[in-house]
Amino acid sequence: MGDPENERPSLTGQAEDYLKAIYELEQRGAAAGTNDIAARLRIAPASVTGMVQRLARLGLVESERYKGTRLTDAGRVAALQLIRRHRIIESYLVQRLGFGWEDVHEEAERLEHAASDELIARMAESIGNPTEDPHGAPIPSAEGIVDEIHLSSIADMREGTAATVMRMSDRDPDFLRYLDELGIRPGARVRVMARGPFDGPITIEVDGTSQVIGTNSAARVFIR
Amino acid sequence: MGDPENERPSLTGQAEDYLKAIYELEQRGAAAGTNDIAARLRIAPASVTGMVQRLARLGLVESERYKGTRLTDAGRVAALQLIRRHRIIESYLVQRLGFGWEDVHEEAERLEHAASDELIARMAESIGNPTEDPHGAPIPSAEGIVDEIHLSSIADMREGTAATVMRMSDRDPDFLRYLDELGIRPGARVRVMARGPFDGPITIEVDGTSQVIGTNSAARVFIR
DNA sequence: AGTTTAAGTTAGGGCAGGCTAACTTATTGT
DNA sequence: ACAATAAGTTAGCCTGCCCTAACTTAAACT
Repeated sequence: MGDPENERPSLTGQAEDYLKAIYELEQRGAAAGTNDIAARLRIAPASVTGMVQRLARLGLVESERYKGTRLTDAGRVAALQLIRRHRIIESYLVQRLGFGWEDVHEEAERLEHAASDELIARMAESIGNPTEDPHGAPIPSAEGIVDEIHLSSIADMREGTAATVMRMSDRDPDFLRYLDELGIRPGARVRVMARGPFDGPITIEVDGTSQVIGTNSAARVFIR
Repeated sequence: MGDPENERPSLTGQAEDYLKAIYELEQRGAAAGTNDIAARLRIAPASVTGMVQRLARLGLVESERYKGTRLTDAGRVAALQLIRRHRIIESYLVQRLGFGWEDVHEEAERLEHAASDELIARMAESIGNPTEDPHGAPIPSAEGIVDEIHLSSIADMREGTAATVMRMSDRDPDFLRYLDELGIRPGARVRVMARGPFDGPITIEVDGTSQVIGTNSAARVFIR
């Protein structure tokens, strides 16, 4: 009675974080560069080289000297299972424990390495097996399958067009608080009223009130 | 708004586990011996010596060569705060996520190091700030205060006497499953019908049915 | 008292995972 | 084409935390 192996295999929490970082960087198209991985994990580039070699030995990534690192299929599944845990935890914290959507990322970042599959399954069930987290990110299946559709951002919209907010990064609580004050959350309707010249600020209408945001911010809010 | 220091201080998860182990061993009266700590954490005694020295440098324990280790006040508070997290997590998992009381120990063992104070506070509130965990153990306050009353066990009862089950160890799932089948849980009423000679088995009545248990098992169920 | 045994410690080593400094390779700009 | 710059790697080091083997100290039993 009871699986003798209900612990996750022997990946350390750190190794998992590398896989997640590489996955997210790869989403932007190219192989993940050593410096990019280092910046994302806030460690020195020299430290990355060693871990990438270890992950390569484990068959989780393929790395070409001076060319970047990509996940293997096995590595991608491991990364997506971690991301699944992260997003379910975020969703659960918001829905069942009253956390604000801006505060859950950091908590999930720690819990995702400690939670068993059993716990994740129960949390997911408790909130009705959602398909997206509070920031609009899709939740991979337990098998590590997800379809990440690539969305355009408010910065890509033309004057006069309208769209529905679908998703934003969960990583910066201050930015999320700012968006929240503006009424920008998944599901909100935005219309671009005016765009400044060159990289000028963008005037948008949300909830009937008009707001001005910078292009940088606009580029971090994804719409459809 | 929001404390800039909402992470716990720099104790590693391992160091926390040592403090907890020492606390629990000290509950039995004497200072914690190196071998006892090693057995509890399932590591070699030689490994304990080093960590105990580190904890002593941090002012969390006092250790006399060849004489054992005791927590300082600071160490005891840290241990009790960890124990609080453990017991609240156990309670929450049982009450809100449908875990069996026999399965929560291991899960809590990992989550206790990852959960923030904020999360613990919200979990506690969600289940009504309980004062005991599912195994009858008292839950320390956030400040690290608890009163551990010392209870006698079924093994101490005389023939013919009755008592209420108050508490049992949470560490062995199989033992807890066994107790559960017998109907022995906190709050249950037991009566000792007969005791075998010497260390003989004990016949008890629970829920109107009669059961025979060994003295070893009986000594691990605490009553009042 | 002296020897056996148990308990604890030291020495030396390993792996994970970080760091800085110095070097190599690739890319880019003129 | 080739120097300047950016990116990546290597070397060497450190800390945490575990290990085994060998030694020391304390306790216990004649």
